[in-house]
Amino acid sequence: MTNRPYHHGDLRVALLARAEETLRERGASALSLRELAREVGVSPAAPSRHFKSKQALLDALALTGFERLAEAIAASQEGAGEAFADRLDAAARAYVGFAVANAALLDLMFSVKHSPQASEALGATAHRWSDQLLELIGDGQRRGEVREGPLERIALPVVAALHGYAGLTVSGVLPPEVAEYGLDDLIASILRGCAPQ
Amino acid sequence: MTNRPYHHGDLRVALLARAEETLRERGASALSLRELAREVGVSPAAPSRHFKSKQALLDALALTGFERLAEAIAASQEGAGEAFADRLDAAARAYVGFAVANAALLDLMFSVKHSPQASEALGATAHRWSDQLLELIGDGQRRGEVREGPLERIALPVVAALHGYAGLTVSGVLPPEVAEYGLDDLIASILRGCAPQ
DNA sequence: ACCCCAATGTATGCACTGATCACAATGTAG
DNA sequence: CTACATTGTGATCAGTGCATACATTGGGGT
Repeated sequence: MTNRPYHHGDLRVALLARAEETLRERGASALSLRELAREVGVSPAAPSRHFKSKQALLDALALTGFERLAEAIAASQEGAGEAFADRLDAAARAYVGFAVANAALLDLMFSVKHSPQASEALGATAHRWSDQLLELIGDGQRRGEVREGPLERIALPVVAALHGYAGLTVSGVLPPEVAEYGLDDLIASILRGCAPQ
Repeated sequence: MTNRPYHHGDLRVALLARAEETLRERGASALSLRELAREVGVSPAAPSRHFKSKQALLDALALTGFERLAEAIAASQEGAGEAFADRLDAAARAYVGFAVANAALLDLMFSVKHSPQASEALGATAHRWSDQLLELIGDGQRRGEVREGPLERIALPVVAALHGYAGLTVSGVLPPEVAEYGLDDLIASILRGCAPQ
């Protein structure tokens, strides 16, 4: 029938790639395993070999999201200056940039639903992300540009502010034009919030 | 057959009530119009008279969520002191309290998907909520306890921080025990962020 | 007081989905 | 080269959202 080989080669990554495309174009609710299989050119039951359930597919998607987010933030620190303000600025823009560029994916990443086992691997990767922020702030402390105190307690308001701003823009509460200068204000506010007393 | 009257009386509110219960107990993804109809004791097609689509039901749910959130925040201001710090503290606890008590609903309220027309009424109600925060901050300015400047630009970082913190706790990123003292730190940070220079 | 009609609920059917099963094709380790 | 684990197939099942045609109800206009 089909001249396609019986074995796809790397169905898993193909599914993930296509899924992310659909996710970006038509949102998470429009994601269907069967349609995915169709688009990749494979039988309806084939995806189940790689993702035992639809939720598993979504979890995997979220995980790649966290990985790429971590990469984006790490990359942002490359060209940034040494001052805490500069590095925070770069990280914040990387985070919000990722958020608006991957709105539906971000929704998935921080969705309430997590299979108990998936949340293990997922939580680990999520931590890797927050650790970047922690390190950033720790550096700021050592440079004397961030108030003293337990790292987590200083960091929490920072990531809350970033996360919230990203969420607001993504969910469309913030008009697009506000999202621009709004970020400047946010960063300034965060800096004041964790400046040495 | 059934001794139930042909007309339910107020199917719409019954559906919304049951839907919210299911939402709270089993999450948004477990919401099914048919099951809802079954539970309320009505034919599968009946709900369509009140909600032309499932998304419409979700929108209505989100809208009631915003209304109740606004009420909760308004109520929080009743017993609060006059100082800006007190009122912000009360509002923040009301917001986060609502968030953890209605996790799935909050997810819905700020979900990316909005039918173009629903987002009108929904956006209006959402604005009513943010207006409360704006007013709160405006009062603070008049009392000289909040830095001067355009209201929106002062307020944005504040709601971002609150919204982000709520989102983090709801999505389980924050361990429950952290969520307690974390809020204190957050409020303190916000206060520093918008204190007069 | 009546009747008509808009509102509301019902019955049925369609296309689709996610999940599971037995089975077929494939490549690889021994 | 053969046993076997991996991966893809095909069919089936329960369940879903939605649309359409029909039934029941109650209130407003005459």
